[in-house]
Amino acid sequence: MTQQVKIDRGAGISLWRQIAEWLKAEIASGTYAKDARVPTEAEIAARFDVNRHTVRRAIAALTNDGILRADQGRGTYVASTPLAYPISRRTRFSEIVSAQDKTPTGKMTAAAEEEADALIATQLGVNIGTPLWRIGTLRVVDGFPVLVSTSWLEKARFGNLPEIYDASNSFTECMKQAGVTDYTRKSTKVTAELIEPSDAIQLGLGEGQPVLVVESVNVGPDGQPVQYTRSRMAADRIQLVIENDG
Amino acid sequence: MTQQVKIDRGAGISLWRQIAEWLKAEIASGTYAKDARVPTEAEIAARFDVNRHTVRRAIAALTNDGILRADQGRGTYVASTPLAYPISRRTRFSEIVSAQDKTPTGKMTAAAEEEADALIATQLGVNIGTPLWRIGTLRVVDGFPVLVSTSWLEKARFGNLPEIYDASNSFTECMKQAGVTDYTRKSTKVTAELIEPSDAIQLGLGEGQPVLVVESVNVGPDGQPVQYTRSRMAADRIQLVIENDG
DNA sequence: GTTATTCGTCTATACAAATAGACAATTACC
DNA sequence: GGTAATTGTCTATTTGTATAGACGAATAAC
Repeated sequence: MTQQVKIDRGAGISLWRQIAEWLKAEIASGTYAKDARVPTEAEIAARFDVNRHTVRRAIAALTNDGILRADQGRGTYVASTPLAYPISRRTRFSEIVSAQDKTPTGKMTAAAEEEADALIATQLGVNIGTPLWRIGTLRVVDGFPVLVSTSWLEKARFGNLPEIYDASNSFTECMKQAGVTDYTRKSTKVTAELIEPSDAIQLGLGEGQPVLVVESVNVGPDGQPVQYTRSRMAADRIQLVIENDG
Repeated sequence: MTQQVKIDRGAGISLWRQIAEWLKAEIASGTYAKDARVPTEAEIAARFDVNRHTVRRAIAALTNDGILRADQGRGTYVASTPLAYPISRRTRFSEIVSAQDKTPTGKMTAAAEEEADALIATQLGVNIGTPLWRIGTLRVVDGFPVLVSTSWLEKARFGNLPEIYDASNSFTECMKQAGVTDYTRKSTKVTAELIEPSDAIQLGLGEGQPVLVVESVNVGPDGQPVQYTRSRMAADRIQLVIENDG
C-alpha cells in the first residue's frame, strides 16, 4: 500500500529526514522490493513540492545506511529490505531469518551475575535478591545488526549458562541442558524509546534514534517463568508481526 | 527506568524535537506520572549540553500538545500520560480506558458499501467482490483523539450495521444483533507508518508524524473471520501491550 | 552519433534552528 | 521583606536546512 503523505514543516523534523522516512516506509510496506527502482529525485521533489537537493540529501542518508543504492544516469535502487519479525508463542530468531532467505548471525555480548530487583523478580516470579544470570546478545541479519537483547534467568537453574550460550549461541540449547524441554512466550509489551548509547554502538545507529522495545516473559512447560527478556530493535530494519496462536 | 540518552546532531531531527521525544518517553515509561514535576529547563539543558532556549522550544511543543503544563516560578508538570492498550484475544476499548480511570468517547466517522479487494477478501475469507461495510471510527480518551480505525465486515451478515453502530457506538452490539454472540482477535500485525492526511486531521497530529498501524482479524465463535480492522494509533498517546492468552 | 534521462557537483541566497546574554515575572522559602 | 529558584521575554549572532540555478557525468534509447 503506497503511503499517501505530505511532509510536516515546522515540527522539528527536517524535510530531508521526513522524505528518507517515507522512502523507508515504502520499502517496508513492500511498494519497492529489493533491487526495485524507486522514483527519481525529480519525481520525489515534485511529489512533496521540495527542492531536488532536499531529496538528494534524503537519498544520501539512506545510501549511507545501506538501504538505497544510487546509480548515475540510471536511477536509485533498493539495496536492502527489513526483516519481518513474528512474535508468537515460540519465537526462534534463526528460523525467522532463514525463512526470509537472509543470513542470521549473532553473539553473546555480555554475561554477568546479578540479583533480582523488584521488576525482574516480579516478571520471573522469584524473590527480590535471587541470584540471576544477565545475558546480553546481539543479532545480525545479512551483516547488519538488527536487535540487541538482555535476558535474565535464574542462576540456580541455569548454572553454567554463559558457557553453554557462548558455545551454542542458542537459548534453546541452554534451556534443554537445564532440563527445560520447551519454552514459549507468555507476554509481550511493545514500546518505542530513544536508543541508549551502548545499544546505539552495537546496532550501528545514530544517537537519539527511536527503537522498538519489546519486553517478554518466556515460560516453561509447567507455565512457570524461566526467562525475562528486554529487546531493542532497530525499527527500520525490523517489522513486528504478532500472531495470536489459537 | 530513566532513559539515559544523548541527542543526535546532524541526523535531521532538530534538538528540540529530540528533547521533546525524550520527555515523552520518560512520561511513557512511568518516570514522571501525571501531575509529577519534570526536571527544570536548566537541568535538561545541562543534561543534554544544549542552550536553555532549545529546551524551552521542546517544552513549548509538548505544552501545545497537552502533554506538559509549565507554571512560571514553580516548574513544569505532566498534564497527561499515554494509555496502555492491551492487545489480547478480547479487546474492548471502553473497558480498557475506563480501567485506567480515563474517559472513553468516540464516534463513527464514515460508513460505506465496498466490494472486497484481494487483501480484504483474504483476511475475511470471502470472495473478491463480496459486498462489505466499511466503517470508520474515531476513539477519544479524556478529550484527546488516540485512535482511528477502518473496519470491514460482510454486508450480507451485518445488514444494517451503520445504523446499529451509530446508535450504540459498539461493535459488540453490532455483532450481537447479527447473531455473533462473541468475537475474539485472531491475528495482529504491527507496523509503523507516516500518518495519512485524513487521519492526521482526525487525530489532531501534524502531518508526517509516525503512527502505530495495527491490522487485526476478529473471528466469531466458529473461528470464521467476521471483521478485518486497520487501526492507526497516535504513538505518543498509546502504548501497546501484547498478552498471549492461554 | 544524437537526444533524453538521471544522478553528481558547484555556487549562492533565504529561512529555521541553536546558541548566547540579559532582564522581567512569578513562586517558594526563610 | 529578602533571597533563591524557575519560567517568560527580548535582542543578537552563528550554524544548519532548504531553495534556486546551472552545468557536468553517466546511462539508455533511437
